[in-house]
Amino acid sequence: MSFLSDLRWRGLIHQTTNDEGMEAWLDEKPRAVYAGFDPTADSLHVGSLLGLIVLRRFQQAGHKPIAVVGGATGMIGDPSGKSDERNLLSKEDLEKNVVGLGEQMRRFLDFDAGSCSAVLVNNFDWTGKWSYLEFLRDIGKNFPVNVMLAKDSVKSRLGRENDGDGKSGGMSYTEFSYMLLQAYDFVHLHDQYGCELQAGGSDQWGNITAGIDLARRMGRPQLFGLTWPLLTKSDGTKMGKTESGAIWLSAERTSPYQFYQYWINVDDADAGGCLRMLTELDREEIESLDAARESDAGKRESQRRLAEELTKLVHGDNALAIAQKATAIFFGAEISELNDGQLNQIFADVPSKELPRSRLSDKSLTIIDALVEAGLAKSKGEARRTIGQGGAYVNNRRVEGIDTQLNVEHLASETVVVLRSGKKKYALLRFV
RNA sequence: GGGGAGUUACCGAAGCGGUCAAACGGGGCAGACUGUAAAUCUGCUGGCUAUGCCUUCGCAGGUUCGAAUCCUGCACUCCCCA
Repeated sequence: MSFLSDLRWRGLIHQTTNDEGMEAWLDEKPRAVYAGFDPTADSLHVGSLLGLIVLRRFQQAGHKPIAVVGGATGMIGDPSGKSDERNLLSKEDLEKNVVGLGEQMRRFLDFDAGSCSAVLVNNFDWTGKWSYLEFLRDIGKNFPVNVMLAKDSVKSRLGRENDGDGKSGGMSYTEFSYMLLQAYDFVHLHDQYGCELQAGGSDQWGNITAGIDLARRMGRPQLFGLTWPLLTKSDGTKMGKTESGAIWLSAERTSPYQFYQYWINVDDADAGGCLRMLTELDREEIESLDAARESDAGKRESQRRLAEELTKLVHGDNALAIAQKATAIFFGAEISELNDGQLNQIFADVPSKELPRSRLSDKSLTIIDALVEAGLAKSKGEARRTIGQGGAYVNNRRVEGIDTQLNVEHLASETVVVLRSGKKKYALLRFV
């Protein structure tokens, strides 16, 4: 199967500027492809995962990926798909964010692969040099306003009335100019790196075609564009969002365990699409997972593979192993043969309390006291009740006797005892 | 300004002299079940050095062997009349 038809099969192609010719065009020789990333935060999130994955696939197919971080365009704000005027980021924040994004991209793209090495550029580097007059004369001249007004991203905003708070509604001249900047990026990347293809989410179509038009007007050869569909769930909401916020790619913002759990919990109806679009599993394996989902949905083999593949890709083998171990533990596996470091990673989000180590040896610490100390019970009475009902666990082993004393035997690692009340309320006691 | 009703545990709401740590419902917690935890069902739901003791029914006093329950004063809330 050719590279492009594999992308099609995976559902990664929404629109292209040349449906008939693109396949042959890509097969003809290595091409440079670019996709842009918004530096609105110092980390990428699941929403931008797709862009990285598409670039990665292009690189694997022998093409040269160019990741553009929008240091300049981020200062303006892309109006595509937004209902309100954006808040502008300060230049310092943007610079910090650009650095952060670059770090993350190294996991996806190979920056040391000879002629198809990935390139990371910041469009501020070339856009920042323009003077306003030069820009108007050399670039703006090529943009007919009537064409700009016809773009969906503009049209939908112009229809909005100002709702009275003086901020939203309509669109500022600044945002209106956004597409000129992104369009020029394409021209610049063509001149600098021979980039001939721009890829983006389906909301980028207008910006991509604006770039192609600009290149033609400025006497460059025919350029190409391709979009992928936006990642949405079967219920129509965005993928990668939870009630508590976005799922990020940085371990500091979303722990590998939380990341893994997000994918484990993907709806059956969305699992197949995610496997195709986001993982590098081959067609045969994906189809057998489809079949398994039909016949034995309860095993959730698809979700497991999805979570595995993505956690490995984003956070690495080691983090995946810890996320899996954490999953087993959080769902009841007995805790043993772990050290302090591993336990700390697994229980990173769990409250803990330090107690003097002597309390383990002098028989002063009953399980009742321990539950209260750890904050798992508000009073001794509540602790007694929990134990009596069989809801108290030490290292995930159910506590049988109400008068159990904690001692060194109960340590799960060098210094930690893991307490649990009920199904999923954990707390750690550290004996130091 | 006058008249009436109320204030109970996390919330709502019974109780109107002893058997009241206080019915019932919600919530919460735990157990069983389950596909990661939904639904359902069951139990628990003031504290403690615990077959007992202590604190809690708006606040402060009083009556009584005994008060969430009766009396007095105070505070707050709601309703009606002006």
